[in-house]
Amino acid sequence: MTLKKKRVKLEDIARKLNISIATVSRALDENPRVKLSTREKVFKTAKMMGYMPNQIAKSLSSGKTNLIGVIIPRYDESFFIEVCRGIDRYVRKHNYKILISSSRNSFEFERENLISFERGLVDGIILSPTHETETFVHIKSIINKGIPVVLFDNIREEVSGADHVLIEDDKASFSAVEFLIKKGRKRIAFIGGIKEKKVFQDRYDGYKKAMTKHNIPIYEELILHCESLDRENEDTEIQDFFNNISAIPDAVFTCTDNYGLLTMKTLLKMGYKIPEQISVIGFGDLGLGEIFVPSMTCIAQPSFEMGEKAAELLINQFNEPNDVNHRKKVLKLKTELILRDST
Amino acid sequence: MTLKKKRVKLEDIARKLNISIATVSRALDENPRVKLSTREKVFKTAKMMGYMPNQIAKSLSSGKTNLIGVIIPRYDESFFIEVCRGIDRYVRKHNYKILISSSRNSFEFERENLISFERGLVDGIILSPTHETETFVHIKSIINKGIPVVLFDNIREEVSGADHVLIEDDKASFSAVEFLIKKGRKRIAFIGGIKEKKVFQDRYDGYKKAMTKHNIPIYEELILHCESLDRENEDTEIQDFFNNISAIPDAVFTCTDNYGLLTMKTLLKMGYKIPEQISVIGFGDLGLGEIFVPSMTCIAQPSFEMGEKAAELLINQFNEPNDVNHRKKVLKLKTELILRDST
DNA sequence: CTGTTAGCGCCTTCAT
DNA sequence: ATGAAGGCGCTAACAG
Repeated sequence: MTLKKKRVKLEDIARKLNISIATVSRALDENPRVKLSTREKVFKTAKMMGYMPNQIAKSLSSGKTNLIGVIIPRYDESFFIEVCRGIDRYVRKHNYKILISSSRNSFEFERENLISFERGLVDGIILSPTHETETFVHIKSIINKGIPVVLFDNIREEVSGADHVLIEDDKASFSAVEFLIKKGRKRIAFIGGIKEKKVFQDRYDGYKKAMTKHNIPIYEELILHCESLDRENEDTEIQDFFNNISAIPDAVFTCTDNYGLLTMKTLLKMGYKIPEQISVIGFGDLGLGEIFVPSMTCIAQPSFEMGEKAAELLINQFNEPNDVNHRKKVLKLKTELILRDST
Repeated sequence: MTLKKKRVKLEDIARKLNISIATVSRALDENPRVKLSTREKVFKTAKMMGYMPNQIAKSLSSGKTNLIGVIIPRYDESFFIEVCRGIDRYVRKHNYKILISSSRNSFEFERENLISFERGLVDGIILSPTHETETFVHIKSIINKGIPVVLFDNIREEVSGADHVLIEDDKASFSAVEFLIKKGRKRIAFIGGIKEKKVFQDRYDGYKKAMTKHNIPIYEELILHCESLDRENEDTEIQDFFNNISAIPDAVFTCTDNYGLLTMKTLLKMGYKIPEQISVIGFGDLGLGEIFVPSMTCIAQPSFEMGEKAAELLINQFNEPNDVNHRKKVLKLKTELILRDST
């Protein structure tokens, strides 16, 4: 009963039916060149015997695995999960599955993951570079092997040699900060992430441009570049920041939803009123901002769509005859300022 | 330059070195039966030629893919992502990767995913059944094919035929509700999820037991079983619930962090003070509860650990000589009530 | 319409 | 210490 049954294969069906393996294979493929009656017999027998095709054998033979590798900096950031959902949704329609790996914000791990995908397990790769990633050679090496690659988010110049999809971080933050200014705020703080990360640099640039355009001085004291790579330390960093500030700002522009929420929490605990005394804006709009009281004004980033688009670019590469004529494609997605109670 | 180079394989190395494929294979395996000098030559040449082993060929030949399939009801629930992180962390040490699929809360999709894993792509499967899953046959069928399976969370009797890991939902909620009672609360509301889901049934049982034990009447009006399977509708359902209640409760026990947060948001907006007038408890403790103001008291569920343990059970099955002697193993993990400002 | 044959790239006896 | 050969399960080109 609990006998370890051997998997049934094409050969077994062929033998039972006294026909060749090739015919069985073709029949199961619904190849019209096989007589209908034979096809039916084969289907029936296959079902009866509990036949399941061997994906690995198929892949080896066909040269396709129908797997797509996805490398993200971390699992525990809703943004990346949303992107993965988008990718998954899109590629599933084309009969692909995704294999997700985390680079844990480390360039070394990113390289390792890439290499492990180089072993023929995946037909293509979608990657979001870490803040440490300053070179394109590891990616280029993959592309040279004929494996399609698409990048998303956090693409710095040096890494921009492949198809990629992103948002215009500088413009998004510019308009958010300008919105604060037009609301009459002047002492606007900026909270970003690690300086090395391109998206944070761009968001900082947008902040500076908006301030400069409106002739508002930028005070070092009001700038925080969080260095933490995990939740708990972010919290501490932000609390310390506000505790050490000489005069509280009248608005805070933050570069992630989490920074925004932690900022609101800290300020509320310090006794300030939001938005009466201080406005706060987050970045991402991944659900939490809406629940918080007061709900948080956010720059909404189309994460799910970013995944879908990245997947689309990849699938398109699959269908291109050869890479020689491949022109790099860059997709810039729209962001939107969602107004809520925190401003 | 952008020539589509063919992948280099063992044969290429063998030819270049004028030795056999077998020797190359063994050399790269660091097989001591190969002369050291040969081994070195092979390594050098392999590196020089940019050799990368073909994972698929390896898998076909060895019968192992080193892939583990994971099926979760949804991607956008931190709990499942945390479990996946735990699984990933554990299996990575044993040189496995995970392939995550979502059943989107549908039994049909769960079955489909299972079947697609049955095609030899994965060496084992970790699955969290949907609320719709009332049968074990689809899982049993996988097990019968010799593919190890481990389940986690939401295991009802009918589905409990495989190794699994869970928490004692009833006890956890019992103690949380009893805690509220001991704090002097009497009019305690319950907010759970779809009735069909075992974990919610158990959490409801715990609530009822605690109330009964302390002779507190249970009012239907104070009970809500949310039916929504996505965020937005949950919000509406909970708002409606409180808007239609005749007399507001003095405490609310909720079955997920999200329900808890939405409850707090709704109550705060209605003008109630938390915890002065109403206490709120969440379930999960996945980070948001700590940020909210007031911070939320939660039952902490060891999600990450649940993943690690599930992975461990699976890897152990790999190492067992045969399944005939396999005794089903059940792991019950500890929960903890984390006290914060909402109670 | 069906069968034969030759791979896909690697591993693994069995020889030598 | 190395080579030759068969096999993993399936696909596809070529015959008939």
